[in-house]
Amino acid sequence: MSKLNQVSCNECGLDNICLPRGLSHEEIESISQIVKAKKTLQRGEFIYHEGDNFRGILAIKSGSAKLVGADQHGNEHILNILLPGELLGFDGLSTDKHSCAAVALETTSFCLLPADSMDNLFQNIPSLTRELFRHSGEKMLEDKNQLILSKRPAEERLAYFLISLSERLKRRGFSASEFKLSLSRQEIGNHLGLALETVSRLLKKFQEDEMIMVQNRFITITDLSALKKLLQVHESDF
Amino acid sequence: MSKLNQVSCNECGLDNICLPRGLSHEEIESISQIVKAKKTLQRGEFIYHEGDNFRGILAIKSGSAKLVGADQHGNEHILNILLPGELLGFDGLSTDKHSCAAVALETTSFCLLPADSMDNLFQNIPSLTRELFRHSGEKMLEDKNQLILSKRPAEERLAYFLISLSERLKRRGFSASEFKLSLSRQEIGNHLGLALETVSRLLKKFQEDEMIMVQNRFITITDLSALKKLLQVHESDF
DNA sequence: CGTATTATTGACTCCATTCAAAGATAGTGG
DNA sequence: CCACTATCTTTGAATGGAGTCAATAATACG
Repeated sequence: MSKLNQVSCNECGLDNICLPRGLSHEEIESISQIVKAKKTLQRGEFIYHEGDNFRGILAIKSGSAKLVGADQHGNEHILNILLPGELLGFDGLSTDKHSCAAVALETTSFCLLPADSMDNLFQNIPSLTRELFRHSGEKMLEDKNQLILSKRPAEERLAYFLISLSERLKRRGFSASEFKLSLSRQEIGNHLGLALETVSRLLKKFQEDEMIMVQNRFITITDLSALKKLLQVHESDF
Repeated sequence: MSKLNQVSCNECGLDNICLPRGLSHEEIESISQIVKAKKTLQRGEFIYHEGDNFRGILAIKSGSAKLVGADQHGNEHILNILLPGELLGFDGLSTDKHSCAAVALETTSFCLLPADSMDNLFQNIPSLTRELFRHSGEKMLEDKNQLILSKRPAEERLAYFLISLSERLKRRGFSASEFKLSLSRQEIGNHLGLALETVSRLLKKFQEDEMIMVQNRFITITDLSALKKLLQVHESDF
């Protein structure tokens, strides 16, 4: 636990989004002693691989990452996109082995709450435990939404993806209306369960309908409410 | 905390599946003091509604239940099926309000680990905290698998559903090869993102291919390995 | 500047849905 | 015990949304 790779959570701009959200100053002090900064990774580098031993919960400090799981056929599925202040590593909680891989989507730095310190923290900072459960509850909510979304038509899936990305970026102090996708059409399609051609066609359609402007991987949302309407119109099934 | 509605976890046959899994005798004693038995519900009755305040983590003691979430259109989606020994209520962890409903699929009884005792337990029984995280990690794994599955063709989804049900029942001491679905075709379809007609057709097809026998809601798996092959054959996409 | 990767666009195909109608099952009361 | 109704299930035929295949265009990269 050298001084060198420590970070101070109270000096981090993400303190109100990330792990220490909701903790007192003293509590943040305590976890600052334990949270380690990890080195920065480049696009394509692995934060952890599937099968790696669980080493703790990680937090994205800057950049972004994707969680990638493999199915029985060996196909890869992008399960989640992670933005600054978001936690990852929960997939290692149940078996102590990671069940999916985490890969940097761009130059990305992150912090680590080591697994071996967790029992200790549980006893000393119950509010941290609550916070961790809250984060894991949030992950489950996201999964729930994705699951519901996976039954909806392509248009809605892509619209939801853009809206949710926009909102999450906004909460982190980035522009909600203009952003660069760190994913290829292929990757977006994979994540949403669509063919890359479908993603391309829909982005064009959204642009023709004047809801967004697309220039390569740069997206400008020009009519957010129209985009949101796509999620609310239509009646149907069950 | 009256004596009347307490249950003893060490006398429960589910001790090695449910919450106390992995705890010492003394620890199980401690949580037995706190876990409450709740009254039995009939098919269709709600364990909790969407929007209800989070009251704690629940465990199915006998029977089964479904988690039901609503989307923006007001359509309902069956997110999960819960069998004896499985925990539910995690959807209330992040916001203290349940984000989906839990409904009994048959006559069902369950236990409650009250929310207001949790901070206390975190400090006194760190291994329980770990166990809870482990359970919540398992939930996330299941969600992950469902998410991956949602991108696969209808046949695979239904095959996986039957296999996973069979395996889970087996672990709980029920027959792995013969069971009664507590869900209608409609509900199975809803859960898997398929039309009820598709479910009906596929069950027939599986029967014609001599992998299962269907009689109404009674299923007999006659060739498990053939069923499993459906999940492994085919190459393709990403 | 040339090569590799990524994105667009069109034509065709197919899996699963929808619509529709008939058949089976379970539950209820006479 | 049987008739009656409501619900659930099966089956067929037609439609359509998204995938696949294929070829071209644009962009990034060394």
